[in-house]
Amino acid sequence: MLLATWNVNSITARLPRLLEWLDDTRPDVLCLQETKVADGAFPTAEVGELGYDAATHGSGRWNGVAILSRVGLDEVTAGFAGEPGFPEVEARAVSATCAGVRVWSVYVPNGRELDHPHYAYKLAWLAALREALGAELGASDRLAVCGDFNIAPTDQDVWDPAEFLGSTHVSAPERAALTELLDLGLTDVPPRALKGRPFSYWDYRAGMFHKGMGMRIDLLLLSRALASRVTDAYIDREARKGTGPSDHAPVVVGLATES
DNA sequence: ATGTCGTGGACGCCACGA
Repeated sequence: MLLATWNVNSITARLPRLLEWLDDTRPDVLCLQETKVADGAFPTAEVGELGYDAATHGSGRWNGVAILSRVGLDEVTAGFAGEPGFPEVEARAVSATCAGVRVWSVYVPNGRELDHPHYAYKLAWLAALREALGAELGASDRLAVCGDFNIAPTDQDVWDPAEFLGSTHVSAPERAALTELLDLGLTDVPPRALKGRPFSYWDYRAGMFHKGMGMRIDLLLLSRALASRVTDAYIDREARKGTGPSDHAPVVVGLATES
């Protein structure tokens, strides 16, 4: 099974690049974040022509997540029990069962600044996610939590740790929240970089991509039963190049067929 | 690094979020 995650920064703006990438890569399952589209306006027909079903959870201008699958899409759930809001609950999580794997697509709140209410929201959201995932792991040992976590797990996951002192994405509480997710029995699969360092996000501004100034904040967290099946993992930086890219690149993981 | 995108209001720029 080929499983991938990609923050597309508007599926409407990214549709040509998305369809091209799907056709080239043919993942079995693709988790999307920042679709920025209401469910009724999701390009269901366009992805359907390539053989994908879509589970969508979006409300319009901000956020929005989805799961595309060509191996089945069952037991779709939008959001999760106890999910905090800001102040209203936002479209940041959707889950589905695809070929026996419980797949979550998550878009963790950004946090903005360490002293901003959005940062407290981010930590509360991660704590609630942990509770929900604990329940999921009680029900299935094949769990994949994929998405934009807006956390760089270690200092190796940012282009220059000194530049991030006092910033979100690298703070000890955020990293502790991620560690608590991993302590449930999930593995942050380390991806290969096709060139340079394995970053998944580069700001649009100031030529950051071409200067290699990125971050690894898009993660696939796999339960032990899935992590033991990983055959390859890579970040497709080609998708960050060219005309009209997202500021994120897709992260792709290959899983061996169960023996 | 604050240099660019994307969205939508009521525009032909601005505010906001990232």
